[in-house]
Amino acid sequence: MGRAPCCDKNGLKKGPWTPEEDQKLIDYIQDHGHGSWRTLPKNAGLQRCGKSCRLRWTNYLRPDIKRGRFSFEEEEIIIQLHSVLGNKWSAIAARLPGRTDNEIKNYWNTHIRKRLLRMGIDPVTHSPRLDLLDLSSVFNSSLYTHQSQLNLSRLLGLQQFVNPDVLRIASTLLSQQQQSVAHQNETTDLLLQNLQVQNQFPQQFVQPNSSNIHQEIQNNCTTTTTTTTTPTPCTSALSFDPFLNDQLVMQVNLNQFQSNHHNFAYQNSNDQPNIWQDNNNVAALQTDIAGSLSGLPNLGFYSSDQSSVIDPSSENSNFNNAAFNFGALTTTSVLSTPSSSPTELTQSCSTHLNSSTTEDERDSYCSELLKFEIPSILDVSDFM
DNA sequence: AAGCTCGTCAACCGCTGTCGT
DNA sequence: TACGACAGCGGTTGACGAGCT
Repeated sequence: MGRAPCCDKNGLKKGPWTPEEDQKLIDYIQDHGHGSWRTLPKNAGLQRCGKSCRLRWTNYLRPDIKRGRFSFEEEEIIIQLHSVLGNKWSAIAARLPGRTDNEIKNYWNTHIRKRLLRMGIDPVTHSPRLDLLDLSSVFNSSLYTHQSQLNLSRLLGLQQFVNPDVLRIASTLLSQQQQSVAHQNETTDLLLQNLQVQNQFPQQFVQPNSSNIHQEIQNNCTTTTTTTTTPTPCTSALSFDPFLNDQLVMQVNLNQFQSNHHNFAYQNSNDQPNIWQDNNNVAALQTDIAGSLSGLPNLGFYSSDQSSVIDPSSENSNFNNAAFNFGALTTTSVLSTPSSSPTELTQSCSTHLNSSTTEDERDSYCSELLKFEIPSILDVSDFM
């Protein structure tokens, strides 16, 4: 086990702070700065440990703390940053002036996380929950039934609820499996180079005093491309980000696509040749597929009932975007197009909902935008 | 009115990373 | 290099209040 609790010794006080204690701490820090937190309580005349003082100051007493409800804009930023950074609350807080990591963490766990779950979105991956729509296993089994030849008949079965264009892209990928192999790191490096183009991040995320977001992204993405089990925040994150250019989003998504199929491979086969291990099939096809995707007018999500396909001619283009994203993500959590980033979706929320919007209104409005049909053949009620 | 459940959030705990010796 | 001290982080807890039965 770790070291003993710091407050166990010397009869130091624990629990809620009194106004008197708060005032002592404020007065001391205003006069002397916090200096060493370890010596601060003694100097300030507080029966607290330094850790407790630091927490009280940084989470509650600091003068620059913004209190009150999170605005919708702040909420958007949190979601976007969380999709990039994961549970790095301090890193997220560094980009939300006046908000503390503790506050953001609490808000995430009590509001945003639940809302995403209600919408059927995995709050970890920011993708539609594949445990509800377990298309990946169907897709996977299709791929490995015939390793080098896509079982189109089975995939065609998916067309009931997945856009055929997405399947076509998958088929294209498979057909390229015999192409020459380059090293995976080349793909990763390309991705990271693009990620490090600072101008592609919104100014608000790149504050002078903040830590290096790009390094953090790099860390996350490196993890993403080298593990087979870790949730992969990068793709959804970047496709959420309206500030990334089209090519970058595509490259990131393709990287995820590549990563995801590694997962499939390791899940189902330890000894079969892995068609997805040819990492650079993906790299080699980036241009090709990007072109294919950009040519798609709309990759709507198809329900099992074709009559209930989300209407691409709807006046609400954001609805189209939502439809696309869920449609595309449903197969592999990837392959979103630049024009269909979920960020646009959230932005659309904010254009309709101002900061005083109630939570229910936010929830309701965004739920409508994010709503996607679960095919009736997939009864998910048992999972809910 | 009383008891219960649930949501919220301040505070704590244990761990990790960094720095100095 | 090894070690200890310290700051900081993320997960978890528990007190409290609101709402429901």
